[in-house]
Amino acid sequence: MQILKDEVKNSIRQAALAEFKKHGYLKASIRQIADAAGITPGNIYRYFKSKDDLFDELIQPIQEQLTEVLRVCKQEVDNTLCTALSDHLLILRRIDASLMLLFKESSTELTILLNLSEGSQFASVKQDLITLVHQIISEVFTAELAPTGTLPLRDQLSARMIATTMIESICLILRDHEDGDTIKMLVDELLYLFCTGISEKIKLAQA
Amino acid sequence: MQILKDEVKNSIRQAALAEFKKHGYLKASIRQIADAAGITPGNIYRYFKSKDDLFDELIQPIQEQLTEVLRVCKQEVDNTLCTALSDHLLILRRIDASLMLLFKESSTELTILLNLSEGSQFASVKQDLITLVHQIISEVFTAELAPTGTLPLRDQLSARMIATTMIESICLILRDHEDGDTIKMLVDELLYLFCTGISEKIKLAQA
Amino acid sequence: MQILKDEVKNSIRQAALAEFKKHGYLKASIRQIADAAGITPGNIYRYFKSKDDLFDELIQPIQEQLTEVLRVCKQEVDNTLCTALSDHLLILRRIDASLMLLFKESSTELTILLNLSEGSQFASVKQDLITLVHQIISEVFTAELAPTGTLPLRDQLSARMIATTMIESICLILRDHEDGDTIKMLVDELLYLFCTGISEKIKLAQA
Amino acid sequence: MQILKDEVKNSIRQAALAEFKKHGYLKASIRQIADAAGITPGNIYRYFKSKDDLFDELIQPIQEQLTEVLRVCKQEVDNTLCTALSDHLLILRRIDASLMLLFKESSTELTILLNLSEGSQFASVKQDLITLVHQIISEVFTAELAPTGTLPLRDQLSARMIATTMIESICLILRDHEDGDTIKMLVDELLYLFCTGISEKIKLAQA
DNA sequence: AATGAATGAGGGTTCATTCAT
DNA sequence: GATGAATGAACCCTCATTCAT
Repeated sequence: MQILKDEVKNSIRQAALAEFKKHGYLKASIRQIADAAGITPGNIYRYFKSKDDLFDELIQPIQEQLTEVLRVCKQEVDNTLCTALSDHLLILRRIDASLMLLFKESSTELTILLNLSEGSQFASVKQDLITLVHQIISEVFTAELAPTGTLPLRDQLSARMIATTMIESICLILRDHEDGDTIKMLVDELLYLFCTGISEKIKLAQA
Repeated sequence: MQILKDEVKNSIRQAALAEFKKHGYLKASIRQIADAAGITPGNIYRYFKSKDDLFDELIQPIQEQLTEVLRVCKQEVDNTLCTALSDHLLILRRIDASLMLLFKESSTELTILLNLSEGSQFASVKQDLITLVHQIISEVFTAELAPTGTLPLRDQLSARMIATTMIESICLILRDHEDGDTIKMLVDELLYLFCTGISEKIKLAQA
Repeated sequence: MQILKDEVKNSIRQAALAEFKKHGYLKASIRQIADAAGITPGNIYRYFKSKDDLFDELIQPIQEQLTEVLRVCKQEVDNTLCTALSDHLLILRRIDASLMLLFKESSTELTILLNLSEGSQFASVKQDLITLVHQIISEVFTAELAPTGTLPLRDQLSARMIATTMIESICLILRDHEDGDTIKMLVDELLYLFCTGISEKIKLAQA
Repeated sequence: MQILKDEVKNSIRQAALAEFKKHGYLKASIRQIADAAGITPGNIYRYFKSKDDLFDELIQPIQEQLTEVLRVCKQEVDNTLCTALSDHLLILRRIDASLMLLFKESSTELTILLNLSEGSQFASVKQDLITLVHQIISEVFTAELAPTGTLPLRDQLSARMIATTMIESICLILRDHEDGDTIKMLVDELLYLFCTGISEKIKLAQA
C-alpha cells in the first residue's frame, strides 16, 4: 500500500487545515492531525519540520496574498491625493473586494489566518489590516472634519475604533458562515451600515 | 524575606490578572504567575485552592454583576410589550450603560470575562450577551420590516450578525482602552453608528 | 531500542502489580512503575489512560469474579431455609472454594484487591466479604444459641469478630504464600480450626 | 497568652495521636495535627525533629514495653523445658495478658503501633510478635506431633499461619473496639477458639 | 517561643517531537 | 518512506519541612 509522497503531504495539509480551523493553532494536536490524515505522528515530521512549519506552509501563501493586497492599497492611500469621501470609501470597498476574492479561493485558510492564529507568527496580520483601514478612515476624517489642521483626539480614537470594529466584524462573519453568497451579503450590509454611520457622523459634525 | 500575607495575595492577583489577560484562562501558567509574583508555584496554593479558584475569585464578582444585568434586561425584553423602535434602542442603551458601569470598576476583569475565559466556567457569558442583543434586534427588525409575517432569512442573518458585531465591538473597545471616559465616548459613538445604520436600513427597506 | 508493544504493556503490568503490592493503590508511584518497567512515565499513558485505569485493568477481572461469587452466595443465604449447622458450614466452604479458585488464577491481584485497594473503587470489597460471612455466622449462632429469641450482644460481637477474623486470616494466607497447594492446605486448616472452635463454643453454651 | 512548653508539647502529642489513629503514619498530615493542636505547623518542629520523630516519641515507649514483654517471654520459651501442652498455652495466655495490660494503659498507641505504623520504623513490630508466637506454637506442635524427629513441613506452615492469624486477629479486635471489657471478652473468645482448635487438631493427628 | 509564609521535591498527566526499527 | 513507541519538558497540584520575622 505505497502512497505517493504528494498524496500523503496533501492529506496532512487537509487534516491539519481541519484541525486548525476546529481548535486554532495553539490547541491543535499533531496526533489528531496524523489520525485524520491516516498516518502516524512521526511521519508528519518527514514532511514538515514542526507544528509551526506545518502551519506556516498552510497559511503563508494566503498571508502573502493578503500582505500584497495591503501593500498595494497602502501605496494607493499613501501616494494618491484622494480628498473626496467617495474616494476613500472606494478604497474600503476595494479592500473588501480583495478579502472576498481571497475568501472565495481559500475561505478556511483566511479564517484561520484572521481568527485562529493566536500563538503563531501570523497573530499580528489582523492588526496590520486594521492599521491600514485605520489610516484610510483617519484620512477621511481629517479631510472632512479638520481639512486644515489636526484631527481632534476624540476623532482619532473614533477612527481607530471604527477600523478595528470593521475588520473584526468581517472576521466574525467569516468565522460564523461558510457560504460565499451569505458572507458577501452580510459584509455588504455591514459596510453599508458602517458607511452610512460614518457619513451621518460627518454630516452631523459639519452641521 | 517575609512579606505580609495581603501583599502577597495582592501580588498574586495582579500577576494572575496580567497572565490571564495575556494568555487567557487555559494557557495561563501557574508557574509564570508565581514567577511574576516573585514566589514559588506551591505558595500560590496557600492563597487559592486551584487555578480555577484563582480565576473565579478574580472574575466571579463581575460575572455576577453582569449576569444580574442580563437577567433584568431579559425580563424587560420578555415581559414588556415594546413595539416602538425607540423602546428597543432604550434597552440597548441600558445594556450599554450597565456594561460601562461594570467596566469603570473592573476593566481588566471584564475583558478577561468576555474575551479570555475559554475553558473556564464563564466561557459562555459573551454568547449570552450576544443572544440577548440578538433577541432585541430581531424584535426591532420584525416589528419594522415584517410586522405581520416572518422576517426574511436575509434579515434574520443580518440581525444575528449585527448583534454579534455590536457585542464584539464593545469587547474590542474594552480590550484596547483603559480610560473610562474614552471607552464611554467610543461606545457611544459605536452605538450611534449602529443605530443610525439600522435606522437607515429600515427606512430604505420600507421605502 | 524498540520493543514490541505487548512486551512493554506486559512489563508495565508486571511493574505495576509489584508496585501496587508493595505500596498499595494510593502510595504507588507512576514514576516508580515506569522506572521498574524500564520506560518513562509519559509512556505509560500510551498504554493506560490513567493510574486508575491501570489499576482497574489489573484488578477489575478478578473483582468481577469475586463479586459474582458473592452475589450467588448471598442469594443462597437469603433464599434458602438452612437451619442446620452443616448447611451454613457448607456455604462457608463454598465461599472458601471460590476464593481458592480465584486465587489459583491470580494470587497477586486478589491480594491487592483485598488488602491494598484503599483509595480505589475497590476499597469496599473486603468489607463486603466480611459482611456476607458475618451474616452466615450470625444465623448459625442465632439458630443454635437463641433459636426463639435475640442473640445476646456478647454473641453478636463474637460473630462479627469471627467473621472479620476469618476473612482477614484468609487474606493473610494469600499475602504470605504463593503456592496454590500450600494455600489450599492452610485455608483448609484454618477453616477446620474455626469450625471446630465454633462447634465447641456452641456445645459449651448449650450444655 | 503564653503557654507553657509542656502544655504545647502535650497538645501536639494528643493531636498527633488522634491524627495517626485516624489516618495511619503515612497519610497523617502535619498541618492537620498543628490545626488540631491549636498551633502552627512550623512550631511542631521546635518540639519534634520530624514527622518520624514525633511518631517515634509517641509510639516508642509502648513499643519498648512490648519488646520487653516479648524478650521475657522469649527467654522463658528458650530456657524453660516446657513439654506439656498446658505450659505452652500458659505462655500464650501470658502474652495475651501482657498485651491486655499494655492496652489498658495505652490503647491508642498500641493500635497505632500494630495496625497503623506502615511506612514507619515500627512496621515490623507486629511481625516480631508473630515470630514469637510462631516459635511457641512450633514447639507445641513438635512436642505433641513429632517428639523425637522434625515437624513435617505441613505442620510448620500451619504453625506459622496460626501464629500470624492469632496476632492479626487480636490486632483487628483492637482496631474495631474501644471498650476494654469488650476487647478482653473478644480476645478471650478468640484464644479459646484457637486453643480448642489446636487441641482438636493435635488429638486428631495423634489418633 | 511562636508564627505561618515560603520552599522544593514529588505527585499524576499531556503532548510536540525524536528515533530505532 | 513510514512507523509508533519513547522521550522530556511542561502542565497543575500537594505537603513535609524550613526560616525570616
